[in-house]
Amino acid sequence: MPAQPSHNPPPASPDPGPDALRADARENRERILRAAREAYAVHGIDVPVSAIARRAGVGVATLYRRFPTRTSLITEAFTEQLAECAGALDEALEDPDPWRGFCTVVRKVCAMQAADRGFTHAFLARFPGDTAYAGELDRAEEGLALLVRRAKEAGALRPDFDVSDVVLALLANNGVADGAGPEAAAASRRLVGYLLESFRAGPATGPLPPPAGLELDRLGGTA
Amino acid sequence: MPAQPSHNPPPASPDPGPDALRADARENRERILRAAREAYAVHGIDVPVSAIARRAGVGVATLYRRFPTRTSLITEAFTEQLAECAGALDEALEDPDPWRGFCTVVRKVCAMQAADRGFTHAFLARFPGDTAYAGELDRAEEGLALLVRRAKEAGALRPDFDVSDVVLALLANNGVADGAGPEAAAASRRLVGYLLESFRAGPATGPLPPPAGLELDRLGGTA
DNA sequence: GACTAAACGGACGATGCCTTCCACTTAGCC
DNA sequence: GGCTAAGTGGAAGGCATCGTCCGTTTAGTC
Repeated sequence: MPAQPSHNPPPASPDPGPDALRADARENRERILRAAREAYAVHGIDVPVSAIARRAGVGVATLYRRFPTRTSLITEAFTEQLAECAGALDEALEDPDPWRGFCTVVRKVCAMQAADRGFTHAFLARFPGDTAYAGELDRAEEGLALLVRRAKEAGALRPDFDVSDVVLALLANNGVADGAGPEAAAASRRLVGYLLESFRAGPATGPLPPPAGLELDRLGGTA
Repeated sequence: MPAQPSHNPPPASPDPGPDALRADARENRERILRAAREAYAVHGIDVPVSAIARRAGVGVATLYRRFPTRTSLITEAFTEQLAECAGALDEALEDPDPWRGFCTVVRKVCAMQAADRGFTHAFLARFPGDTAYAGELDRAEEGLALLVRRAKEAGALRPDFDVSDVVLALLANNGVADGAGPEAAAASRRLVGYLLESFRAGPATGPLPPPAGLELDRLGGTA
């Protein structure tokens, strides 16, 4: 739906928004974002801007016209996944069984981290000045606190669990996702299995995900 | 003990060894290594070579005369800590209680990772071609397997534990050490507490280390 | 079909890093 | 004290990356 002619004032100069773009530009913008997501997922956020431009079939200038800085491209590329995380949390809050909700959200976010190396990095590298991102985080923190409180009250989450232990789990999972290479997914599942088991109040309830078969000499993630 | 005069042939041209150096060169070598360890511990292994040279009070050429490449400096700088890890494992193997030995070595290595950001990175970035390093790893893997087997036989380690779970724990701890900033030490202790608890066969035996108080918006480690 | 503003791409400058080179200095020995 | 080889520091080369500039192309409209 195009904006009605000359009724609403033109948007502020920075970021005309995807809708106001010419058709070809809009398409290119999408191509760039897709290329960025793919490249970041495989190689992490250290991929050069020029490589993404090449992958998208455009020149660097085109890329920089849409995304004035490298960081803006990164945040934009991961907005979708961040929203998915937030959605997972909302779902968890709606689950009548808070413990199940808790497990689900932890599993989901950790699986996303393990599947997409770039998301892991983007998620961890906070971007100062990105207010949308910061607001999202605040909301997430609130929701988490609520979920944790409920799970404790239900007697399923150990009483000495702290909200910050969720961050702890994410950081730990990040390390595994980053270092386990092709086994990242399996390794992450195994770790989350261990962690959820020790987060739970009372004895274990089910079997652990299978071991990832990591070896000491395959530790190198970035090497 | 200096080599006996002119009996054994001079060592191969690469690396004359610290002993054969002139006094001032030997001192500078030590200064460089010390500066490297300090810088790496605080900032990780991404510190530029020039910064280390400056910190050591020498020129870059001096540094490169001793350590022909950046990587050689890094491996050399962390040889000591690697040996410490190996020593911890040996001690653990001598402990009559294999579970206690297991816990000790995991705690020790994880604490080292948390205390020294550079060590973490160096430990994970395997260096192809460094045979000494590779041999060390092989030995470690053997020792670990033995320790794990004994701890299982003693009934203290859960039967479905896999040797690769040690690597899993190290990777996880690495993520925490890397991302938790100033709280790294506390966060690492907390994580290791959780993990050891879920590694143990049977119920928990003691209190958990205190929470690290991490917040979502302080996740950024490298940013 | 022609016009205009938006969009495009590749070349370019700037920066930061690893590594090498070379003219000068100094420790260790006679 | 003087000699020599080892040692030294800073400057320069080479490479990769971020971000910009400008002449050319193209979408959208009359």
